[in-house]
Amino acid sequence: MVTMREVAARAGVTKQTVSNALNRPHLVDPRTLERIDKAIDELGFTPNLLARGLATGRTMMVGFMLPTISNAFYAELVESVARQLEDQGYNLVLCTTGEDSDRIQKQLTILRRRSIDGLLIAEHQVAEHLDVLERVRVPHVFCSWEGEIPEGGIAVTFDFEAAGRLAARHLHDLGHRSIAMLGQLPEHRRRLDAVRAELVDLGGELPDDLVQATGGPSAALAYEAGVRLLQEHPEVTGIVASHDIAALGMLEAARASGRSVPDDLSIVSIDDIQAAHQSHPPLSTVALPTQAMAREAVDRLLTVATGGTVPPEQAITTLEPMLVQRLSTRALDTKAVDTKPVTRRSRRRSAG
Amino acid sequence: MVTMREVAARAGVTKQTVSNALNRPHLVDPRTLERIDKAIDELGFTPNLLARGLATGRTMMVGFMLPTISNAFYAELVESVARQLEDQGYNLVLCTTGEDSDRIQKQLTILRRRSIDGLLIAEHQVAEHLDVLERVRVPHVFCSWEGEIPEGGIAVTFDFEAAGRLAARHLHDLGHRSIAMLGQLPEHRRRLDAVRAELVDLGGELPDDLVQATGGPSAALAYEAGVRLLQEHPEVTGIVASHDIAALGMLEAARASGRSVPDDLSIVSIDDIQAAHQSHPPLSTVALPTQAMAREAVDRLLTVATGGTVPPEQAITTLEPMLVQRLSTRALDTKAVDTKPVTRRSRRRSAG
DNA sequence: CTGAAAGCGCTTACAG
DNA sequence: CTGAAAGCGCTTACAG
Repeated sequence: MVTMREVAARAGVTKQTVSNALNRPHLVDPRTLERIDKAIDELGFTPNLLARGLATGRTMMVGFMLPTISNAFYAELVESVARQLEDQGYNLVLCTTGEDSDRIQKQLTILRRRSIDGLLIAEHQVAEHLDVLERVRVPHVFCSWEGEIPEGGIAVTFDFEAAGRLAARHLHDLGHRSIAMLGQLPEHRRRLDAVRAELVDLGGELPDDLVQATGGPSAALAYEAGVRLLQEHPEVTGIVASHDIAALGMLEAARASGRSVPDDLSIVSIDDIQAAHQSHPPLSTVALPTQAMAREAVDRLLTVATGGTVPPEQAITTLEPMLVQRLSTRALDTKAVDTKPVTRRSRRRSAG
Repeated sequence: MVTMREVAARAGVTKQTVSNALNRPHLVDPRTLERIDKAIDELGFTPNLLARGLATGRTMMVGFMLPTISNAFYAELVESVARQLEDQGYNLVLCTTGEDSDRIQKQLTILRRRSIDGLLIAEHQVAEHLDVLERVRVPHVFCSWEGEIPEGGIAVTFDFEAAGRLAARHLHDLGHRSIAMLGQLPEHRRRLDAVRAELVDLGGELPDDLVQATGGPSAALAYEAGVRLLQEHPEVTGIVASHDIAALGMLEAARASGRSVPDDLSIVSIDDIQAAHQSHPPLSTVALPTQAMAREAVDRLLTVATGGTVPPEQAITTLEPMLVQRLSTRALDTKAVDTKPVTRRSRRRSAG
């Protein structure tokens, strides 16, 4: 690697002046600036970030700690964040934890040893170790945060309550009155509560036995829970899944149970991962704005990391979701007056 | 952050001795070693990796450059690699490229500026920029590499030919004689060629019109191609998809076309991502050993990165795939003699 | 406007 | 066995 020293030699100045040329060009004579620039080009010099980091305390690296990326929602979030950071000249150090407390612990200390500029956290377990972060003063923001926000913490979250309400209202608007919920509990309790609250507000209800916990994040578990649900409650015409992956499993459960979606069962969920519009039928879902999340989270983190302060009213940013209606939901037949009786045909259409 | 200097002060030695205690403990008196250890514990000292990196030239960071992680195969690979590196005390700098040549270029230079110890490459576009890597001598290994391996390069690949042959033979073994292929071309040409070669070896064939290109990596595109395929060639009873995501799309295409899998259409693919055993029916697929890939790739990279040499015969490591038979394939009815006539029932079973 | 000095926190020979 | 010296490649006051 070419060093500043070599550039200096070639330009006939000292390395300090080269450094100045790079960092405070207004302080250096235009003509020597020119010579330096020339030398830099000719040598292909580009400053070593390690050395700069050691000198300035800024490494231009941020960590992202989260349970896994083998989950489309997280994968897409991480990719957006990485992209965002890249634009700002930062790099992303990936820390998946598998929700293992020991790993979290170790990763936290190694991240600290690397002098990262900041840390994005989408891993709830980390709460136990928060004191470390505080003590060491590494700037951090909670990202896509669904739990309690620690005292004084900075967070960017989605409005999960609105998401749940939108999903519930959508089914209600379509005439559904027998609505169930399939979800990853307790992780998605907020979404569940919101669904129930909205149904109640609309004059309906969501009794406990119409809430099926999947027991995990996988589609397979959702499938099993879905089959059970339909067995125990064949009267159900609409289902809110607490996230897209569960909805995908539910879709299969409906098929296996001889129900066709959306003809005799409507399914709506929350997230809008890419797979949501690649299923058949494509999922109606409440889209969580991942891109905006990446943008805001990175923005907040970098302002703190660069010594700026986030005004209290911006400490918690809540991003609004949006209903995306696709083909997994439709108006309830018995109520739908001016809808042609579609059964087999609508399936075809939704599939093509 | 506590520094070595503070530890030294408390232990009543100089920082050099502390450094020795850490890096060559055999050179220091057992009693002072003890004092130093005590001081380290009391102060919670842990050496700054930036400074160490600058002094030694080793940063304990490696980059991973690949097109995207919004694709389960890559996401799972990255996570395995990160896990593997973590165990060795390394961190992973994630570089997704979107296959954009400009981004690749920029990322390559910034990675260099960070003095990463090595680079894992699963991004074919990078071939254009290889000279940079060579010139700057950053150790790199090609990972999950399906294309040409650059002269003198180190690579860990899957045996894609074996994968294609296993998939083809599986269908042939089950009695299928009218076999088609659905794939992401030209990316998966090797897999395609292998499928064809195997069928020919077995006395069959794979005419060009039975090969459908999906035109991209998404399930949605595979779905469309699949519908087309079944329309044009209703006689087909077995399909090899070039990767699981395509198979998932094909599964939907089969449903939309009124074919039930595996009763009147068998589908086998290649990859074995998590979603492969969560679909209904779960996919028969040729598993590419991702974990082993992560292990081997990291192993190779770290030996080169630490100054070791990889013997020529280990320059290219080929990992063998394995057929995992699940429920998306079955023996062809007309040929199956001792198989009970299963139609509706088998579907149920596979679903539950 | 430019350079000499000091320092970021570590490591690696080299004396003693 | 331990410490004084020099250095990794940069930056930031501070003189001149």
